Parts: sequence; structure tokens; C-alpha cells
Amino acid sequence: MKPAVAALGALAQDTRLSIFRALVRAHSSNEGEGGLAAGEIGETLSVAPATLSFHLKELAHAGLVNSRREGRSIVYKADVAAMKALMDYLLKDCCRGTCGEAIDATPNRKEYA
Amino acid sequence: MKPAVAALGALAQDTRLSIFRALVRAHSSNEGEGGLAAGEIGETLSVAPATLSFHLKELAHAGLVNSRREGRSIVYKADVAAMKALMDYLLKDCCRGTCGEAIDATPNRKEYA
DNA sequence: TTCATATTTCGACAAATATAGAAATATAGG
DNA sequence: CCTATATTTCTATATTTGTCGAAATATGAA
Repeated sequence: MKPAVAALGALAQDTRLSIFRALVRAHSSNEGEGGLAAGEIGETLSVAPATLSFHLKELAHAGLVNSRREGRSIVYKADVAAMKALMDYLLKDCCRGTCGEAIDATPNRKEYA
Repeated sequence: MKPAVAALGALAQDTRLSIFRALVRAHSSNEGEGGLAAGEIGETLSVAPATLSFHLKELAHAGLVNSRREGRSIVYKADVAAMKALMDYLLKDCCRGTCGEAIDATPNRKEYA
């Protein structure tokens, strides 16, 4: 499977998209900093441990998150570079190259919540 | 389900992503122009009629394509505005707002084929 | 070592997805 | 009206996905 399809599939699920968005919010550009422990994510989003682990593995397998152990916790962190690569791909190949330009100026544009 | 998740799910499949990309290539900004007949898509991508119909319905249900009848054919067309909305959402909420800026200048960036 | 905490893996299951042959529907042309 | 073409719907089937209780693993603390 193409990596872009894997990344899209990883984000195409309510719980996983919420997880990823939470990780992006908690992101830090510094190595070894930022991110959220699995437990924190599960508590915030009310997801059972086994279910959460399943979704985190999906995101990791798609290359959108990575993890490090910190004491008893495992801290997950969004891979912003991977997300950039996905955006770049979509922009170039799936959008006629127009999606990056003047989005806010487009009349009658649709918007997702 | 959130519309963004629906759109991501529609694109998160090899055949459907190929269909959508073909439709973007064949796009025209003019109303009632551009797009590809279902048969053309099926022939180009070697997808059986029933399978193709299934995938086109998925894309249409997610709002990423629309269609018009033209004689015996049904012509499908990418909804570029919907794709823009998806990109906008991802850019704002899933990327720390950095994915639209200087993508090509980013060192060691990842890239999807 | 023993105990508590944090997370993953295992096993089972229901639901959703992808595929495609066959039948049904819609349109155009003779 | 009859026939050919284009596409969808129906039906069935195999595969994948999402969920979660229970057991296993890893770490830190007493």
C-alpha cells in the first residue's frame, strides 16, 4: 500500500483523528520533549486502554506518531514532518495545486468543523 | 461521523485515491465541463463496473465528487472546493499551522510518492 | 522481592469494507 | 419497438477494522 493511503487511513477514524490532534497540540519541536503519555490521552478522550493501544499502533505504523518511554509511561508524539509530507502530496497531486493558495478568499467555500 | 473523517476515509483506499487523482487531472473550473465518464475511469484503472460504482458512490457520499449524466454515460467530476475544505481543516487543526509554509525549504523532509 | 502503576498483547466478536457476477435500469439509435 | 451500450443495484463472500475483557510485560517504589 502507498504510504499516503496508509497515512490517510490512519487519520480516517474519529478516535485516531482526535488522538492525533491532541498530540499536535502537545507538540514540541525539541527532541525528547512534548507529546502525551498514553494514559493522558486515554483519560482525556475516554478510550479503553486496549482500544487506545490499537489506535496508537495504527498511527505509529502509518508513521504519523512516534514514542519514547519515560519512566512507567510511554509518551507519544506527533511526527509533524510526516504530516507535512502528506499535505505536500495532497497539495501536489490531489488538489490541482490550488488548495494552498488563497483558501480564505475563495467564495462559497465549504468548511469542515 | 465528522465530514473530515468521511473525506479522509474516502481517499484512504488505493483505488479511490487513484480515481480521485484522475478526476482532478481531468478537472475543469467550468460548470458542466471536465471530469471523466465512469467507463473511462474503469478502463483506465482496470476496475470492474460494480466495484467502480461502489467506490464512486463512496467518494460522492463523502462529497468529494459529483456527477452528471451525459447521454448514456455518467460523468464524474472532482469537487475541488470540498478538497480545499479538507486541506484547510488539516492545515489549521492537524499540522500546527506549519504545513502550508515553506514545505520545499524544510530540511530532511519526508516525501510520499 | 513484592506491590502498584502503565501499557501492550491476546482472544473473541460484531460491524464495516472491498470485490465481483448477475440482474435491473436508463439512454440512444435504427 | 428492439437492440446495444453504460451504469447501477442486488446478492454473496472474504477480508479488514474496531472494541474490550483478561492476561502478560515493563517499570519504579517500598
